[in-house]
Amino acid sequence: MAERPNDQVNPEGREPAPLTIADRVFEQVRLAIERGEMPPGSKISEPELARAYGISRGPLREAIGRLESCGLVVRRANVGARVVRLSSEQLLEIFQVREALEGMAARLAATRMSAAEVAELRALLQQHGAQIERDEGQAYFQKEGDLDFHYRIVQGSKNSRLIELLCNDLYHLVRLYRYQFGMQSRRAPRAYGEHEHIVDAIERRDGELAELLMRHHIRASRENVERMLAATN
Amino acid sequence: MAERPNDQVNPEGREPAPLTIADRVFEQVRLAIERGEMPPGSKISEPELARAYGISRGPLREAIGRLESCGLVVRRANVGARVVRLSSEQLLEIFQVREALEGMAARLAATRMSAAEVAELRALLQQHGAQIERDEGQAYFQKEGDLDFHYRIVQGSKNSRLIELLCNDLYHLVRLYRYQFGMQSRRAPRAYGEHEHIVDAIERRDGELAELLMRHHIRASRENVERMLAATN
DNA sequence: ACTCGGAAAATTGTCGACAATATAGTCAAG
DNA sequence: CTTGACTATATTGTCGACAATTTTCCGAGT
Repeated sequence: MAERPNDQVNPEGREPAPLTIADRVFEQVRLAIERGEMPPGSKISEPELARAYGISRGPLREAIGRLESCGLVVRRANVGARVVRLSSEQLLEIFQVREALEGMAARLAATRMSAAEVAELRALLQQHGAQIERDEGQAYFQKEGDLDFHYRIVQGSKNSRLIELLCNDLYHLVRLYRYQFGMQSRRAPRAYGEHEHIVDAIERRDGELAELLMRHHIRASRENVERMLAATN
Repeated sequence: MAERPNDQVNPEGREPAPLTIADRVFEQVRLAIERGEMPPGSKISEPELARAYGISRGPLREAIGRLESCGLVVRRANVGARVVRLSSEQLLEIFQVREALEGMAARLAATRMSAAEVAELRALLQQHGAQIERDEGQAYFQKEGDLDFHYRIVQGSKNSRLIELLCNDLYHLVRLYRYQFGMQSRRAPRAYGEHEHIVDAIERRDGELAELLMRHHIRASRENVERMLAATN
């Protein structure tokens, strides 16, 4: 037994964190939920899903548990799990939490992002601007782009707990609601302008202003959603 | 089989949520960790703990999974779980998240707490004040009282997601750090004064001010911790 | 026809055993 | 004595089966 061909040590010092079955199926089910393939309120049958993915119920239950802690799934003992159905109140609650957390993220990002990161952020923003001009009305992809923008700023905060809370939990819910409520807003151009101001503040290293602008931005987005909810209901 | 004596339907419409084994052992292990009985960094052996609680590894693994999503435990695949050991950076990160979230909570509480709730909050505060005067220097219990105070305000926000994030996740970590770093501060009287101002603002229904004061309060607490960390290291 | 009660089916919670991986220990080579 | 590879042990991940609970279905009674 001389060489071991498949034993490559990856160049980075960090191990790739060996993927367990639960990890894989967690990601798969999460994507299925966010894409709307498992509609909100639908029941999650353990035996059925286990057969579908060709695994046992053990790892599946662990995956469901993690989905629950993300807020994508609600579970009751001895009854089962269902894909979360966000009430309008819960949706507005999420916006309030986002306002607080992302405001702080913007404040921190203003002092902690490197010049290179700020440059990348601005490049991303310009790309979005071009996309808006092209797409004009149906700024559908811009919505995912919007989350990209927020994602970068959160990363720029360099606060791991903040990053985890927003990117691993809340943003999943935000994506889900976009499928559940399926709203494309006419707000894209205005949001784009707000994004520009936020990057300006970050570039000037003005954390106070960056937080203020980010909070206004998210509040405006919330009020927009509020209006659309009031219109349909 | 006429009557069913043990089948009392509880007066409230809500079922008591039947407790599963995983629920129970989750609470037990959580308490053990927060009390320092399982010191930070110590390994969590599944077979050992399972024997200790007289249960199988199945529910235990679910409990550990939930502890992980609380941040009380860190887990690596194929290696196992350990009680989290908070670095000073992580501790300061938690304070930043608290500043953002509890600031928002105070803002909301100012407009959403009932008059009765505000009165209760003030009563609790007076009780703390009396306790401080009695205990004088070693305001140890005041620390738990401090968390009680914050707890109430968070509840007063009536934002279920905010409540869950703070009361079910972050506060557990805060309690843990108090055991890990075991600091009793001389800051109690000053903190008490800040609490008073916060209640005043809430009573006046001034959400803007309540948020500002709460954020200053938490930032002061963070800076205090920062100094003590710098002193010991 | 509707409601209430009870049996049957299905689903979730729990358990013990096996497989895969990581850690500890041992021995030989330098 | 240290270093390295190999073996042995222990731990984690996964599986299938059983127990407990819930839901469904069906029939009797009013």
